[in-house]
Parts: sequence; structure tokens; C-alpha cells
Amino acid sequence: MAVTNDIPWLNDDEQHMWRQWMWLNAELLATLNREMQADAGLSNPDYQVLVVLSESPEGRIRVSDLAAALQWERSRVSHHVARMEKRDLVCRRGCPDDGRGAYVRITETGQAAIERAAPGHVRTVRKLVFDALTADEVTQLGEIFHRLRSRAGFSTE
Amino acid sequence: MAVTNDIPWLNDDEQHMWRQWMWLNAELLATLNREMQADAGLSNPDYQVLVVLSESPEGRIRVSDLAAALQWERSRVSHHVARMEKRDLVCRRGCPDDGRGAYVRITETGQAAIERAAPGHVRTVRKLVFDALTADEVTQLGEIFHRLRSRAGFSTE
DNA sequence: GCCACATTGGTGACGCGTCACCTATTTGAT
DNA sequence: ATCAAATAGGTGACGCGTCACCAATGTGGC
Repeated sequence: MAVTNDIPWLNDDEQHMWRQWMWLNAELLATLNREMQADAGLSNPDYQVLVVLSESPEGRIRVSDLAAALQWERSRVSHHVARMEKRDLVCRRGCPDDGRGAYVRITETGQAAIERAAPGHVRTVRKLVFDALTADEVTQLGEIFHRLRSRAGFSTE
Repeated sequence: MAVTNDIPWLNDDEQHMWRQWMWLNAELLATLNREMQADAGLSNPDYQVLVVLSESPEGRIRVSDLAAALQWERSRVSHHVARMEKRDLVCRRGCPDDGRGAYVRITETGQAAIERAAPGHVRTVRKLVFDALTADEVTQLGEIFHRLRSRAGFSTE
């Protein structure tokens, strides 16, 4: 009951690496999500939004710019911001210059939440990833990931 | 408007690597999903389920075993199988030995779908990942990912 | 046999993410 | 000034994923 293969399959080494990679991805993301949920009631996407907002001048940014910064669809931003607004993490304001536009602004609650979440987030990344890698490995991985991204046409250009 | 940091932050190299990694993950997953959707109307999770089923004797497996094989919650399996059943990719049968149990079986349609999807899937993984890596790098990455997983207590056993 | 307890699988609610599509506003060619 | 086209943002439907919870069935102690 196997799949017919008339295409160059992955060899054992490749298969092993690919599987480890995919598992690790899922596990890392799940762990980060869980820890931040526990620390500050934030999901991963919540955190990403708040990071961008908290790094923006005056803690506010146009929806489209937020979408660009996160590489999200505008519709996704819209949905997510709507959910976050209900929890008072951000608020939306009309844009004076452009009648179509809207600003997303971080609230006091949002600011507090990200400040509560950030240290644990970094600690976890450090513990799960960087503590188990040498400086050389970090550099090399950075180079490899960057290479794969450019070859695949993913570059940020 | 930045986050206060009283915790050892990531240095530039680490930050760069981490960002590339997270971007690459998202991009790879999205690409694989998109291609399989186009090739065979399957999502990534659909594919994973069908792979396990097609590798099982007689193309059927107990729900709990499927959950274990995929490292999914049983509830997730239940939801996903229900959706796939509507599309006639799999079907559910009661289990004769255990009145609580249920078998999930791959259908003709499901078998056809995975056979249509598999070559393109492998081709894409090869193109996006392995064509840009040396054999040594593959081995090394496999070792690194495995190391991170065991240190984090993610090991499969 | 009886009963506490564990296990199997499923459901509903809700957050996340995409797609198709919509309205309102701005822009720019004429 | 006018009007077609582009752009900003939002909405609804639906698939994906988790959590809390449930009914049904099996298991072991007595």
C-alpha cells in the first residue's frame, strides 16, 4: 500500500533531515505559543503584531504598513486586529490624511502584555535553540537559511 | 516605543539566523501547501494523513494510532478525518474488536489524490531545499535538528 | 456480577488563516 | 470636471487547530 514513485525520492539522509526539521518546526512554534499564552495571554501572532506596533513611532501604524512588516495579507491583519481590539490590546483610529486609511495603535494593556511576554519569549528561544548551538553553527545556519530563501525567490528585496 | 529588556537579548548573528529561520519556515510551508492544492486539491495535513494511511496495511488504521503517527491530538484527527470524509478521501468504519474504536480507511479517491500529489511534493522539496545544499550540509543539519529536539525533550520515544 | 476508572472517539466553541468579494476613497488621464 | 482604475480596508465562508467536555465502551479489583 505504498505510493508509486517515478520521481527521484529523498535518500535516507535527506529524509531524516527533512523529518527532523519539520518536527522541530512544529514543536518550537507550539512551545513558544504555549509559553507566551501562559506568561501573558498572548498568541504568537498577537506577539508579532505587538512587536511591530511597539517599535513604531507613537505606537501606531497604518494597516497596510503593518501587513507589509509582517508579510501578512491585509485581510489577515484586519481579522487579527479585530480580535485583538476586542481584548483591548490595540485600537483602531481613522486616518486624517487618507479617508480610506486606518491606524492601529497599541493600548496600555497591549504594551503591558508585550513587556510581560518578551523576556520569557527570548529566554525560551535561547534555551531551546541557541544554548545548544555553537557561534559557528549559528552563523552557518543563518547563511544556509538565507541561501535557501534567496534561491527560492523568497528574498525580502 | 521599544520593549524594556532586562534579559540577555539575542545578538545580531542570532537575531539574523532566527528571523531567516522563521521566515523560511513560513514560506516553505505555504509553498508546499499551495503546490499540492494546485496539483491534487490536497492541503498539507490532508497529505500527511494520506501518507500514513497509504503506508498502513490494507490502507486502514485506528484513529488513536493515526494520532500517534502524526503526533496530533485525537480530537484534531477526528475533526480532520470528518472533513476528509466529506470529500471522499477517507472513510470511517467501526472496529469489530473494540466497540469504542474506529478505523480510518483510505478510499480510491484518496489513493488517487496522493499518487497525484506525491511526485510534485518531492520535486518541490528537492528544488527548494536539497538542490541548494551539499551532502555534508544535509548531514549536519540533520544532526543539529536532532540535537535541538532531544535537548528540548521533544524526542519521539 | 458490580463498580470505579481508564480509554476511545467525538463535539462545540473559538482563535487563526485564506480566498473571494465588497465599499469607500483617492488618483490620474482626458 | 469627470470618470475609470487603483488602493485601503473590511467581511463572510470555510478549512485548520486547541481546549474543554461528553458518551460509550473496556478493564481490573472486589
